[in-house]
Amino acid sequence: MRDFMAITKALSDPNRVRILLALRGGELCVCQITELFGFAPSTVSKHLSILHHAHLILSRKSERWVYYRLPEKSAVAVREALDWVHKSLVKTDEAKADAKKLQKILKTDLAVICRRQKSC
Amino acid sequence: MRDFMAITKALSDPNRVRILLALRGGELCVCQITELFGFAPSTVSKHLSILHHAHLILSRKSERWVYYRLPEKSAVAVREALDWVHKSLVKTDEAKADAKKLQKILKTDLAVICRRQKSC
DNA sequence: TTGTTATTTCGTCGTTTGACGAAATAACAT
DNA sequence: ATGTTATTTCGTCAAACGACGAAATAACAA
Repeated sequence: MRDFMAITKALSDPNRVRILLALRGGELCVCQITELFGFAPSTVSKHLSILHHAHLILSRKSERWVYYRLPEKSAVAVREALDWVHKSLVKTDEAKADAKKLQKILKTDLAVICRRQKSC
Repeated sequence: MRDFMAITKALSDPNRVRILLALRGGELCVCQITELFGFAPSTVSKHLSILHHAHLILSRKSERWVYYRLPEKSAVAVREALDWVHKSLVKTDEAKADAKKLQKILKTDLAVICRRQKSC
């Protein structure tokens, strides 16, 4: 029950759900997600930590960046939650808009994106 | 997305999830659920209205009571949510304890249960 | 009509949440 | 070593949440 509630709490914020959808295309680092949402890095970091705590995402550190991704293998409850999110929302306007914006972000060099965030 | 978030918000409170599990055994009226949880009737009513708003439960009025139940047919997102809740939690201690307590409540006459609540 | 009963709505109160910026941390570059 | 950079942690603040009791509502009984 505790684990299950960690998942439902994590899914109860739309921005965290958007993060899960964005990660469907492959892993992303914090600054890419920050760029996608336009929030402060600390805000995005908090959201990621809540998703991570619920085991809905995994992280790895490489060079200067921390990358987050959807788990390949996971507990049944987690996988079902992720499938449900995906199935329910891939076709929505919000998901499409995010996917489109993400395409542009992925074409830009990581270092450039990160540097941009300090100026705003 | 709006509909989906209504569902995840509804599921983000453990007591609302417990209500969904309790309804697996068949429809219940507000005072039976109130009895099961030990909350104020107004609190239970609010939880039910949130679940209802998310289309996770249906209601009908009969005689003096309002009965809530799980939907027989529903949108895909709703059904998958309910299946996921059930599959993830039926075997937990909380669900078993509630089911056991519910058995006793169901053996008691409805009018008796309702009257009991005023005295507390 | 009048009273009773089950449920809902409303206002309040303390707690949690989600946003932020500032400061701390950890890893790499010089 | 020292500075830079990406991320996290911490403290703050306004908004949302979950509990309650009191009052409103709707349906039935007398």
